[in-house]
Amino acid sequence: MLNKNGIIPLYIQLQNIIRDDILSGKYKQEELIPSENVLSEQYQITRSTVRKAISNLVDNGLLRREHGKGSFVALQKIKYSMWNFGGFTDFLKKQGKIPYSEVIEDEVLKIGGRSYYRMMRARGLKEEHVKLLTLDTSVLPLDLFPDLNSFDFSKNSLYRTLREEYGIFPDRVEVVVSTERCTELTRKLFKMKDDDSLLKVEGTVLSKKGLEIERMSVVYSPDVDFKLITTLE
Amino acid sequence: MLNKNGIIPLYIQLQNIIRDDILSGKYKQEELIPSENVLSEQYQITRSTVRKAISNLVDNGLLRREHGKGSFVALQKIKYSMWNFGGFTDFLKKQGKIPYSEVIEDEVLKIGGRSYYRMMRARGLKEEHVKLLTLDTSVLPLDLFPDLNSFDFSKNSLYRTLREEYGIFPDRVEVVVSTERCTELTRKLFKMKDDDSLLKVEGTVLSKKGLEIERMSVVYSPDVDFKLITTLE
DNA sequence: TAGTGGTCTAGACCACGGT
DNA sequence: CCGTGGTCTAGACCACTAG
Repeated sequence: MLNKNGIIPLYIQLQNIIRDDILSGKYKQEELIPSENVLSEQYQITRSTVRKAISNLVDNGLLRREHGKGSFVALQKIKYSMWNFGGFTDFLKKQGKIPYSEVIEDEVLKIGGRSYYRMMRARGLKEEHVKLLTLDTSVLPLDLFPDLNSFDFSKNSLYRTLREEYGIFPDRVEVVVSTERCTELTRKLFKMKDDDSLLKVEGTVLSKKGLEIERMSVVYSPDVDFKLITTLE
Repeated sequence: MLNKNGIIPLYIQLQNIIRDDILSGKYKQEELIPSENVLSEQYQITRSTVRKAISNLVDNGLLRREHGKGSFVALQKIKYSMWNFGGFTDFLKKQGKIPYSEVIEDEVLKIGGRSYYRMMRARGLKEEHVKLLTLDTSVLPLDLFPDLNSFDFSKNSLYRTLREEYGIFPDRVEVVVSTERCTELTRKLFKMKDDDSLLKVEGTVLSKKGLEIERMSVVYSPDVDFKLITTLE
């Protein structure tokens, strides 16, 4: 139900309810949601308010209106800023896949008096077999993340740990994209036959305040579609 | 004035009037437009209808609302997240370089009854010699941009033309990044010695509303650092 | 024909910003 | 304080879709 005296606008409350029902799977893809009149009756608010809630969800791409028919749960387009930056695990889980991660190397190292945790992981997803998709190296400053090296990142999501244990949120990345010839390791990991070039992304992950959270380098399997959505501000 | 009995919704009519006043310069950047109450009185329609018109213009990035103050004409920011997407010419000029562009092929083609203008350009900068940096192909729908094929894009900036002649502003890109073996053409253009792989970016340029403005494909010279800055959602 | 979303009216009260 | 945009109500008529 809605809180009519609260500070949160009614259309926002309704919007969140419908959004959660979509994301939780209560309304399935391409399913019809209740009509504006029904919702207006059900929640005891006017149709205008219902429309405002639905309009926002349409703008967000969660719903689609069809005149004379109703409002449908829209097909979920795959949206993410970049493969693997800012949350590989979360991204795959949202797609309903089972993420797989294997720590190949890790160490604590000192550069200029500062301690860093360096970790190389092969990552991918597990279906019948494990399918590896990226080889990535992360370097994180230990003064920002004390005891980070005590987590097992073949089991834990790096970004979830940063959020939940350290309260630090990655905000943006600055990277350079290039091509790289495959090596023995990558050929083995990705089961490559040809001597193809691979896509490589190197750069820095920053917090909202511009704090350097992580330096990383990711080499992508030829099977990965490196998709990218970005605004031109 | 508005046509109250016409087929075009009142909020669309008002929206177009205000849009034209902004683009024609009657309202200047950062200027306050008349308040919702004033517009409602002036055009003899309710405030809701005025709000709908203004909301759409806010969504299009032409206006900005400020609670308690009013609605302002928004500054048209120009920033570039990516090499070449959304304005190669402007980007290079800002760097103090002289852009160079050469149209290699262009044609008008029909796909599914719709007409498109297709253009392949080699682009780069001119110092002592011309240095080519990218080979790119653009496909634009001619119903959105009538007579676009009559411009000479070795001299004119494509994106400036879209903005100034057609009033359409690119907002974001959705692309796939991949690697591609060099061809005869690219080896010649970029004066490559080795048989390296090149970086290729293919995708769509969209307006704020999600309108598809352009399909493009860009192949980068090995001398280009493909830098990328993007926010995580 | 019944139900849906699309548009529009004529009000109301509120929170915010500047005087 | 007044004017601004933000939210909300309670209606109305229309155009579209489907049985």
